[in-house]
Amino acid sequence: MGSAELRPLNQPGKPLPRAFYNRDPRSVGRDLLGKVLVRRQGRKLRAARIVEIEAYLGQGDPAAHAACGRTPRNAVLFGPPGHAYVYFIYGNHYCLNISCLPDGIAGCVLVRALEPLIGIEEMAQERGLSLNGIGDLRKLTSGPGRLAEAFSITRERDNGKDLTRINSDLFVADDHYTPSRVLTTVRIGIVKAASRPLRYVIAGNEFVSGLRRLIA
DNA sequence: TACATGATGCCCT
DNA sequence: GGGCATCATGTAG
Repeated sequence: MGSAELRPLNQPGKPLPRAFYNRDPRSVGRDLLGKVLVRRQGRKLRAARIVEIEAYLGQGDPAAHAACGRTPRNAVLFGPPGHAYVYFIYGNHYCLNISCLPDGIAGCVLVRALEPLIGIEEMAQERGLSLNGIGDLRKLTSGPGRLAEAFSITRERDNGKDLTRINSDLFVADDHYTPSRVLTTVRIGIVKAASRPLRYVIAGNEFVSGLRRLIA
């Protein structure tokens, strides 16, 4: 418990290499917990720790966007690993995924929740929120739609972006933080293949979404 | 060309 | 705890 404390992050670091993503989405998802999502915008920096991830396995996974094969929308999932797949859902929200596995094989992870570290004012501004306490901090990035808005992630701007490029304005870095304990649960908000244990969260982290659904 | 649906979040009770 | 906004996408016709 108590991992809600904000850890200092003195430098954004460099993007995780493509080899990190060139694996099974379950391994990638598990290993992304504790890593840091970074958005560079001119001199401004936004950074937040990944505390919740879901794996989507591609054509063998009925819940995955890639389940029915390649379409114009999901083409990124079939491309090389380490690229952003951003889609628009429910007429309101964007969600950030990162492609996994070699070129030609679909698979990805969905980033579901973050713990804000740097650029909190900018995130609040993007979310249209005024921060009046630590409780409000959760509203910034606790949920896939929320974190996308806080990081200004849109399909137009980010879909298909290579997150492993050294000068990418969106990437994931490693600041050598290791979660003390990780939980595996069922995925949230889906109907097909809803019982598969493919959601990974940092145990006790209060920025995790859907706290009621913890099973393990 | 029409229609059903969804990897969500917010606001109201 | 539940209803609803809101629209891109895919599939059927």
